[in-house]
Amino acid sequence: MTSSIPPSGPAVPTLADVARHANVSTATVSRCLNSPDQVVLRTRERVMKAVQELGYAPNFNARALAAKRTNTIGAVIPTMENAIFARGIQAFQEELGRHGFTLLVASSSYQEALEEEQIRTLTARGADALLLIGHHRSKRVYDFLKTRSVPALVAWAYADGAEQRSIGFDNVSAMADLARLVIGQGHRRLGFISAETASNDRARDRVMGVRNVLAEAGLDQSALALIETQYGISTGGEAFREMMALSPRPTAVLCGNDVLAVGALRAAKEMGLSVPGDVSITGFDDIELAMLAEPALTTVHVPHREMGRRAASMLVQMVNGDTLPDSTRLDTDIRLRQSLGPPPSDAA
Amino acid sequence: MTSSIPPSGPAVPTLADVARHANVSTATVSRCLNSPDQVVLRTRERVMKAVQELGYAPNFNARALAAKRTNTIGAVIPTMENAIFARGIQAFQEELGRHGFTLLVASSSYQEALEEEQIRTLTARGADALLLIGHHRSKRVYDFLKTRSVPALVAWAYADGAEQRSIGFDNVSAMADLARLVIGQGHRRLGFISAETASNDRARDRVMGVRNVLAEAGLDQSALALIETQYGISTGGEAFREMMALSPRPTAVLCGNDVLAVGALRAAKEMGLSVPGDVSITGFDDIELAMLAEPALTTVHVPHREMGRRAASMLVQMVNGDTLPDSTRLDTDIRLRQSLGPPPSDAA
DNA sequence: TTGTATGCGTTATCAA
DNA sequence: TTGATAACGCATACAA
Repeated sequence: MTSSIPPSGPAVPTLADVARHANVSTATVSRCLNSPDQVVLRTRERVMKAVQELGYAPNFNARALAAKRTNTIGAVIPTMENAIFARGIQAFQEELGRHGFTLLVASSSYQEALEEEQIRTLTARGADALLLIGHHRSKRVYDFLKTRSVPALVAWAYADGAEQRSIGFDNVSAMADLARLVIGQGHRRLGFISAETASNDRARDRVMGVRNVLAEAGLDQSALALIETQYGISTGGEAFREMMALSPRPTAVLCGNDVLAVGALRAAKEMGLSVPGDVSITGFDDIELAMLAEPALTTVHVPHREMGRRAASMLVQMVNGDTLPDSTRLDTDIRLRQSLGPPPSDAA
Repeated sequence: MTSSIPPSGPAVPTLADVARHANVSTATVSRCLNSPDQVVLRTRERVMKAVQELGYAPNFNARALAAKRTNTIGAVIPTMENAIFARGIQAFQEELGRHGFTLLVASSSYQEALEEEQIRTLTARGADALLLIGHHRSKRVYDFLKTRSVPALVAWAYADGAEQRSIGFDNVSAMADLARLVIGQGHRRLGFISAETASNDRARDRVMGVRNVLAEAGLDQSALALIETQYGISTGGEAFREMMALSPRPTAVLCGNDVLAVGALRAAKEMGLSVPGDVSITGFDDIELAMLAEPALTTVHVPHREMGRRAASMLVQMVNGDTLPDSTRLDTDIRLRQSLGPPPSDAA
C-alpha cells in the first residue's frame, strides 16, 4: 500500500515566494504592489519580474484581513430578473470599476428577512459600503450598519429629509403626475394594479401618488379599485381580468410597473378589449418593453442607468470620506404613448 | 489641542471576545459555529448566548484565509442586461443557496480580456469553483484554472467530447433544426443577423448550424447573407434594414437571438413590411419578449432556468468532490409562432 | 469534550 | 529605501 501523495501541483505562489525569488523582504514586495513609488526603480523591476515569473496574484482575503479595506462595494437588489435593476446595476458596476472598486451583488427576492441576511453577509465579507434599494427596512438593520459604521446609500427612492442618504426620484409625485394626466383625459373610475406593498416603499408611494390626485380632484377614494399582486407578466394579466370583472369597471388601469402593465395589455387583447378604446393602461419605469408593446405603453420614464452611475460615485465618495455627498433627487418624466386615451363615450 | 479620539464605537466583536464572554477558548467557539455536535450542549448554549449578546458575526475573510474554503462559487457572465443570463443566474443562485453556497457574479461585457481579469479576481477572492459561459477562451485561462485547481463548469453550451465539463445545449443543431424548418417553408434566400462571433462560440455555432443546413439542402452558401452586429434591439433593426437593401433580398431573416429579432421586427414594421407576408423573421432563446412581440416570434426555446439550477448542483458536486458529474446536454425545442411563414409568391 | 498553539497571506509600524 | 515583525480573525492539529 503506497502512502497517498498530496495532489499539490506547483502550489499557489505567495508574497513570501516572490520575496525569496527576488531576494527582498515581503514588505518590499507588498510595497511594490501597493505604493510602487516608495521603492526604488531597480528593485522594483526585480520584484515585478519575479511576480511575472511565478504568476503571483495577491490573495484577496489575506489582503482584506490585514488592510481592513476591500475596495469592494456590496449591493442588495430584489432580483436580477427585473430589467430595471439589471440595467441600473450594470451601470453601477461600470462606474465602480472606473474608480477601482469591485461590486458584490446579492438578491433578496423581495423578502425582507433575506435582505437582512444578505446585508449581514456582505458586511461580513468586508464590503466597504452598501447600496440598498428603497428605504423600507427594520431599524435593527440600520442600527447594525451604524454600529459597524458601514456607509449605506439608498437608491431607487428619494425621500425629502429622510435620515438615510439616498439617490432616486420621488415615487409619490412621479405617479401623481401620471394620474393627473389620466384624470385630465376624463377618466373618473380608475384601477391600480400595484406590486406588493408589504415591504416595498416604492410601491406604497406610487399608490399614495394616485390617492393624492384623487383627493386633489375631489374624487372619492372609492373611485379607485386597488389590486396588489406579485411581479410578473402573467400576474399582471390576472389582476387586470379581475379588474375588468368589476362593475362598474375602471376606464383606466394604472400599473405599478411596466411588467404588470404589459401583462394587462396582453390580457386586454385576449379579452378582445381595445386599448385605449375600451380601456386605458399605463405603466411605470419605461423599460424597453414599454415601447415595443402594442399599443405602446404610456409610462413614467426613470433614468435607471444614470441612477446606477451616480449611486456609484456617491458611494465612492462616502468610502473615501472626502466630502459626504448630498442626497440626490432625479427627475422622471412621462412618456405619453398610445395606451392612454380618453374614456369610452358610453362610460356609465 | 485635544488628541483626536478614535471614532471607534463598540468595536466589532471577534471570536476572542465571544470566547472571553462565555469563558471558553476560541477553539470551542469556532467549533460551536462550524461543527456544533462536537461540543456538549451545556457549553454550546453558553457560547450561543454570548454570540447573541455581542452580536457576533464571523469575519468572512479571516475564515477563508484559515479554512482555505469559502463556500462561494463565482460566475462570470457577459452582462446582466441580457435577460437570458439574468434569468439563468437567478436560478443558479437560488439553487446554490439551498446547498449553503454563496454566489459571486462578475460581468465581462462580452470582452475576452475583461473576462480573464474577472476570472482571476474571483479566484483571488477564493471562489471554490467557477461558472463560465461558453467554451471560447484562451488556453492560458484554462491552464491558470488547472494549476490553481479551481473546478470550472461551462454553461450555455454543450460540445460533444469537449475537454471542459459543460452544461448546455448544442447550438449548432438547435439552429440547424430551425433553419430546416425555414427551408421547409420554401425559403431559398436566407439572411442571418448574428451576434459578434469573435469571442463567442455560441454565436459561431449558430451560424454554422445554418450553413450546415444549406449544404444539406444542396443550396450554395451564397444563398445566405450574413451580418454580424452588437447585441441590442436597435442594432438588430439596423442590420435588418441593411439586409432589406440587398438585391435580391432574403425572404427569411434568422437572428442569433431574440433581442436582435425583435429589433428586426420593429424595423420591418417601420419599413411597412408585413411579417411574415413580405419577410419571415426568427429568433433564438425564447425570452418573454418573443411571445409579446407582434407578430409573435418563432424561436428556439432554451431552458435557461433549468440550466442555471442544474449548473449549480453540478458545481456543488464538483466542489464537494463526491462524484464528478458528467457534462449535461439539455434539449431545446422550436416554438413555432406567427413571424415565420412561406415566402411571398412573387419571390424572384 | 475542551484548550493550546500554530499558521493562513497580507499590510503596516517601527527601526535600521 | 529596505527589513523585521507584529497584527488581522479564524480554523485546526494536537494535547490534555
